[in-house]
Amino acid sequence: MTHRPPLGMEPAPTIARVAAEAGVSRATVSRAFGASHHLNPGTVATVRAVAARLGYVPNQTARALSTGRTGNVALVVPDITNPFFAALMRGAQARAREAGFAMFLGDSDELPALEDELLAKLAAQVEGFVLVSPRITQERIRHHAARRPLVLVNSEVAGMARLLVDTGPSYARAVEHLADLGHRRVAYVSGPTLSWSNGQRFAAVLAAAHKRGLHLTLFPAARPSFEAGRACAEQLIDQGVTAALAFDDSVAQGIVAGLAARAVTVPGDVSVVGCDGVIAATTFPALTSIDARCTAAGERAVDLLLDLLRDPASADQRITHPTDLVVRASTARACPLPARVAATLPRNPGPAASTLLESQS
Amino acid sequence: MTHRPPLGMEPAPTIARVAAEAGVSRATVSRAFGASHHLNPGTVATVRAVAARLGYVPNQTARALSTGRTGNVALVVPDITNPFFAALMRGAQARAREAGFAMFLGDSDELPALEDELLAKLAAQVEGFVLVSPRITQERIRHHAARRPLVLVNSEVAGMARLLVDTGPSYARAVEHLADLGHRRVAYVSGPTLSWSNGQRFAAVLAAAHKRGLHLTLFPAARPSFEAGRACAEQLIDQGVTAALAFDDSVAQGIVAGLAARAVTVPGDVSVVGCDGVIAATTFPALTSIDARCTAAGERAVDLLLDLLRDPASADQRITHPTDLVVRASTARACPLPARVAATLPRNPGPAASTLLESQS
DNA sequence: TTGTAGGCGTTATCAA
DNA sequence: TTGATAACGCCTACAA
Repeated sequence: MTHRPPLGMEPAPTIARVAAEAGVSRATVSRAFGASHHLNPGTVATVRAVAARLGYVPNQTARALSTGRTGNVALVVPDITNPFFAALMRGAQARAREAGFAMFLGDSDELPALEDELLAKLAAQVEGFVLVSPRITQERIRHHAARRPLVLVNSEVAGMARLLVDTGPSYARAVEHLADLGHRRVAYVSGPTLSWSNGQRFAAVLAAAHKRGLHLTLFPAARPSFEAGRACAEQLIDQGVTAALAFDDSVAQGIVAGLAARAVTVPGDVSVVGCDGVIAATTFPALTSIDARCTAAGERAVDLLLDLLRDPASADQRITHPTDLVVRASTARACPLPARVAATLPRNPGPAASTLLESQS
Repeated sequence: MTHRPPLGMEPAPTIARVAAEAGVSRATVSRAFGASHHLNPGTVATVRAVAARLGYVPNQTARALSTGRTGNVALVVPDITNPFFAALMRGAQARAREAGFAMFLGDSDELPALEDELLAKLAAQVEGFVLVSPRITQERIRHHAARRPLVLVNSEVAGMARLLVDTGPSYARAVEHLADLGHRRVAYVSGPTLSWSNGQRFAAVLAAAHKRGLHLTLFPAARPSFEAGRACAEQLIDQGVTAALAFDDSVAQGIVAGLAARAVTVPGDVSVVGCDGVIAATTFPALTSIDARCTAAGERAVDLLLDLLRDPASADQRITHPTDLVVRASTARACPLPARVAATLPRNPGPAASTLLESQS
């Protein structure tokens, strides 16, 4: 075939060249660079010297093809620009680098088909995957995991290595926090309906609201974004809600902006709680938010993958990653509703009554 | 040898498997995925269908060994969590994928040594680099560019392919905008002192301020961050500045927060201008900001690299990427200074007078 | 238009 | 301790 080298470029010296020059076999040269265990130290030195003179460097690609070890891992996320994922990536890539691995990045743009494609294409080039908040089915996840070690983040698939950012307890605490401040009508503005994270968060909010007898309204938001948050501000007001728990900080910020546009202030008129903790401290007002310690989560996920690479039997690990509620400036004591608004609302259940859940389209 | 697959992992289907299943030769399968020029369209369809059913994807590593082309590119940035870089990455990775390239990600954490190391290690596995806002020396950049095609973003190195996000004119317009609003004492809160971006922005602000006879104060901020912005809020107030131009939106947001903490409102008391445009619309108040159209910049950078891959002679391209000033809610008419403050300040030069530049540590 | 066959550079098995 | 040799999975010149 001889279809290379790209015109005028000298081809890099190969192992054969070094072997010839040093008067040994290719196998010996190979061993001089890899497992030099059973090699005569003198031979190693000779070979290394010749290699250095020729400027020989082992070809990573060929090595990978032969050994299956590429020194690469891949991180696949639904949206790089989401601060939560960005922070997670940062931790992941730092840890991977420390361990000597280079990292591929795949952005699936929230598209299951794209996610699937990325996983398939990358499989041959990586030793393992960290798949964050997958949008593909469990079946597909299993399919990919059968080919390469794979660590899930925020997805609950029995029998697989998974890191679950445990925001449930913190959301419960957030509800307590709001109840303590006197809020009786609260809302949960959801994220991707099918995602594990959203399920966990909503369940926690629902349970806690029930426990405290709060009136809870559910607002769906297909894609967690500033826009989605802003879009539901009006309904929030119409529903006479005095506090909103958002799926994440972006949504929360959208809510704040949407309310502001209608002259409703935070936290004066309405309290807002976010989640992630990446941008929460940098917004105005600073958001009361659940700190997911994203960077640490990224590191931990890669640690899990490294374990899996060493010992494939260590799959089926379920690691929960604790989170904290951080109270900042977007939550405050409930503001009594103007009488004219209150009159039009469903009756507020007493403290011991059960939660009334309403869904808004 | 048969030294793979790593225990219990299912091997991926190979070209041979597809060939057998489709009743054609391996060469035909190969052609169906590569140069299908001289292939019967029906054959191509059949092969592709079988491949899809089997979940076959060409093995990039093997392909690379044979062709010398890895199908990989690398993107190296100083900080993934910076929204500007995140958005740029998104565009870059999308475009790379469309062109059939997988993308490595390197986060140098603003550390020149790390950046250097990433470039060196990745070189063997990629066909080219996009290096964003490098922190290494020109000499080192040239060194790496000699090994692999390399496109620079926001770095001006003669003779190399580079994409320059041209914020200068927009900063000038921002100064005009502020001057038109009656501001006389303005500040520039800088980013990484040695970065090309910062140099360009500062130069533009300085020139425009001079032209309009504004009093300009320079505030350094080593790392562009919310914290850096907040940290200089107090000095901003002390200096009696009525408007601040920040290096980017994060710094701008920090300034807003720092001022708010001292009961100075934006834009009531002080106007603030940011840059990047990623988060500007989602802050409160929405930032008047320079929209760098980051995602498009990322796409353009990869396009440049693809050009370079096709035609190595096309280096030394200097592409400028236009930006826009977007006026939102963080700038307003200048507020007259309280007399007691004004009295303590350096005399305000008249419209025709030259700019007085002060530097604050 | 399709098949055959040899090679890309390395590592691992087996024998020496 | 070292050498010969067969893969790894794919691509492409050449033959058909």
